Amino acid sequence: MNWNEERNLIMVSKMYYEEALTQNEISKQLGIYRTTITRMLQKAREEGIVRIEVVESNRVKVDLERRLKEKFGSIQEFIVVPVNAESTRSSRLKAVGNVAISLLDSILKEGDNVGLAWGETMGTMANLIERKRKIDADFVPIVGGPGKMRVEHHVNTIAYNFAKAYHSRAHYIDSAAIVQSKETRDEIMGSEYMRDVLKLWDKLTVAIIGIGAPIRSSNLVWAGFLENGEDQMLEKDKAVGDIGSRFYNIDGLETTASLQERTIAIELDRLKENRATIAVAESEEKLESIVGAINGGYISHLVIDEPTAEALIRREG
Amino acid sequence: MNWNEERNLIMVSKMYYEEALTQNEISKQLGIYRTTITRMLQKAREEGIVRIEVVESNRVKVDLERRLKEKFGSIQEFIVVPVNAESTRSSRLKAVGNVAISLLDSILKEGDNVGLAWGETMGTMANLIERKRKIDADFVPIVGGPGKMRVEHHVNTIAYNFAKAYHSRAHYIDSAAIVQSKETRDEIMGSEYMRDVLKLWDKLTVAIIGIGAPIRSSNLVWAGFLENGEDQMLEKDKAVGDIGSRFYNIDGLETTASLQERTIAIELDRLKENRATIAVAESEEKLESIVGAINGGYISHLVIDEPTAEALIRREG
DNA sequence: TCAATGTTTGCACAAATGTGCAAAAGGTGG
DNA sequence: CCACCTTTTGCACATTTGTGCAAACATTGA
Repeated sequence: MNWNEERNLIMVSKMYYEEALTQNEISKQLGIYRTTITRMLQKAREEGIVRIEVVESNRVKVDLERRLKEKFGSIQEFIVVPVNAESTRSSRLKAVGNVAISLLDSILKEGDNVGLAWGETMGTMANLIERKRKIDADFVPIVGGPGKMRVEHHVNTIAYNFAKAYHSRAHYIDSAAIVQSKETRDEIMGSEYMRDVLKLWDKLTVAIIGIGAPIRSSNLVWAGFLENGEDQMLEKDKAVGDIGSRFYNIDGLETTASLQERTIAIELDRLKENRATIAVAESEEKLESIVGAINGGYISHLVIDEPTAEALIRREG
Repeated sequence: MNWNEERNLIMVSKMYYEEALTQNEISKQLGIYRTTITRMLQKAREEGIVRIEVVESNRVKVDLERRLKEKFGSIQEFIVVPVNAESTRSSRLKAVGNVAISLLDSILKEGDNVGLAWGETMGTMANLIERKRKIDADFVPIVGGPGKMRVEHHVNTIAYNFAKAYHSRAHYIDSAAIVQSKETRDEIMGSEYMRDVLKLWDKLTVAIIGIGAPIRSSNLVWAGFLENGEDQMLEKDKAVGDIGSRFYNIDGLETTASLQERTIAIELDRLKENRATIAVAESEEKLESIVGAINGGYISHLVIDEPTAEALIRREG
């Protein structure tokens, strides 16, 4: 490219991109055929005379998201939340939670039935959610309460907070997540007071869930629920996590039959029918849990923090 | 703009500008109406998510050129040559000269008759010009030789060098620029050996000239030509420069009748008929000379160095 | 809760841009 | 100097992009 050509390319580029003249106007002003202007602009872009840059804001990590989407095709949308390295666990939870709330907000439609789980992440979100537009929707737990476990909010409170934000209806569940026996479960599931909830489970359109940490017998979180040796059983069955108290292995298959039959929670497969099932997770420790949930195909949207996203990318398979 | 919208704008912008998908393809892939994509891209540009920059290379100063063109509407094209501050006079001359050669090259057409002046700038160019494409053209001096003045090349040598570069014809002038008397001049102009040159002057299509420094009586360059008191006369007539030994004032009007009638050179007004008359100048000292030449309307293309260009912009009027 | 007001979407149409091809111009080497 | 090859130009046409308007939707305040 000689001196004179470069000059012309710069001039034409300025007229087109900075002064927003059309190629036709430029063509007339400079007495150059219009298609030549088209070609000059192409060349100017190739030569780097015109530089077009899409600014990846520090609030958004589109590139990572697209790589994740390529790796895990079953997920409709990944949302990676940037967090700064020195942030505390709680500030990360809040960051991820706020984004998940935004996402839910953009997905929610008139008439939706929204299923909610409980746990640390869901509790945080219930705290964060604020007044939203009024909408005609139903919020319902998809799993029984935490029983003796100490969590910030009962799943009914979570449903209440979400419903309140949208000036809509909350529904409550009057049962623990895991009960003593298959018989008790069957009885509760058949009871009058569960009918409303079950009906909503049937018509569920959206769900939002946290992803629990992997199960280890050293991890006593579930101790209150588990009976003689069930914690070892979970470990033996290679359970990697749970969604609404339903445990699954790395392939996403529900596991540990003795627990299954005592659990009061929506069927995992039912989540696949939803228009959207949003999962939220915020730490690398949950990597295996997350992968299991993805492999099960239960979730459509996954909101995670940046380091976890990078760990997911690095992970084999 | 909320979090989710920013995300979408970034994603769409990347698809459009980095992956070169059409708005239609993006629309289908994301399930967003196409016109919405158009509007998103507009917004992304406004918001600075997409940044488009035209790189002003350090070889080209288009902005300055456009401002000059606005200020001096009679000039078809300004060419500003960047020079670095510590460069020597000679290196600046070369820089400007090379660009002027490029410009001439892009202007020259088959069958052109090219008029040449002499002087320091023209001499430098004659030294710099190298083998070019073959062209059917005639190169001819538009002014007599420098007489006793010490210059690097006689105008005939300049014509020779230009013609040689283009594998074309040079024509020579057998006269000094300023002769003793009106009578001598008339005789020479009527002579057989000038006929060829005069015929070419008549058919001239392009000329290339240097612009001389302003005239001052302290400046003895012209001493060899000037007779009793003519130097004071020039000063009294407010001559600011010359083109091919024809002196003009700041308004571009030819001046000092006693010199005019002894000068063997093309008429200044004749230059206006050319398809292009390229003037080359390289120092701020020549500012007034340059302005006079512009005001006279004699030149269509002006090649100058950057500091001189800036001085021209700053100059009043 | 409802009316009023501002924003966004979908659409038909208008304008702008891009492309393949043939012809012309430019450049190269014997 | 000429014949060959490469690059550039002009053009018709296809594709892509932009816009005004009306309808739908969301938001606000009483």
